[in-house]
Amino acid sequence: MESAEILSEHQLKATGCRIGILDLMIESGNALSENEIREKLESSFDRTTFYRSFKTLDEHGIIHKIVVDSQVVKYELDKSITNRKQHAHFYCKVCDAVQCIDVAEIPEVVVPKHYKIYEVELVLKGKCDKCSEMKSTRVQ
Amino acid sequence: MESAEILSEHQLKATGCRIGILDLMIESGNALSENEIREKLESSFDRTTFYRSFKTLDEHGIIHKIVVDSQVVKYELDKSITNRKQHAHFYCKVCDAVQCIDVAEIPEVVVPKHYKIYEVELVLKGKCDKCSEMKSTRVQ
DNA sequence: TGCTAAATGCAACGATGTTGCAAATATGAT
DNA sequence: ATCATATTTGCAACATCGTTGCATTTAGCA
Repeated sequence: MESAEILSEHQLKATGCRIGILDLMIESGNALSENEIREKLESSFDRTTFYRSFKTLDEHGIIHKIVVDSQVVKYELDKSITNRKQHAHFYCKVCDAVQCIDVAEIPEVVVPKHYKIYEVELVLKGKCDKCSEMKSTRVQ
Repeated sequence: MESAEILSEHQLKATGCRIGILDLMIESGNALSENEIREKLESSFDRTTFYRSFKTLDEHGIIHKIVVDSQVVKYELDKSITNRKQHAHFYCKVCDAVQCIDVAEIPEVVVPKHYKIYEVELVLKGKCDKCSEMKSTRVQ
């Protein structure tokens, strides 16, 4: 699906920043940080604009915010666009990359009465294959 | 178990800040943010000192950092001290509180070869019972 | 009591994220 | 194609989180 199409389906204006973000995400297939997106995008936008775009896209369920650490936040496309199943996120503490990991099932969590769950996030933190090879690298 | 005892077991100096953090955590039984801890503690310490204490305690496995959002970070005592089982964390988007929720099981996640997992964090985001009562409150 | 390694306070800094307001722009109606 | 307008953007300023370097203080041991 094309970026402009996704936006119009949600009655959102097809602005340069939104198109750029979505194009990049579709192309990359990975969760990306604001920083990574800003660096890779040819056209430049103010940081404020990026954050507002993320918020809008998130509110419409087009993208999701993945918080792996207080200073490590990534965004990824919704499953409906990528055709992925429910999955966990693996965060490599060495190279900072976030990867989607298929899981048999995200457990059904029973919360006390009157509690409402809007999001369930399963984050795995460790060392990816490439960084595991480099024996010397220490993880906090 | 007493704070000083916990620290000495790990060969850590019993400093005012560390004692204060642990005492407060043991007493409260809840995950607390740096801000909450600083406000509740009678003696005052520099923010740097808190962050350095958290880091040290975390590295020794005495406490754990729970990141629910980029600007919402809490710390909680290790299970070995609280005698709790493995659990998920419920984050109320309205009142910002973090609660431990028992889960049947955190799923065994199969990661690709050579990947190493150090931490598994299951975070549920929603509205707690008290905040659910207040119908008017909107969640982003 | 005194030594010393470790912990603290302070100042400065970097990154993430937000808000208010004026200028620019996407889009639907003409 | 042009216009009107609600929306989006850029800029400046700000808040919070978290880190680093360095001088001072302190916990714990001899």
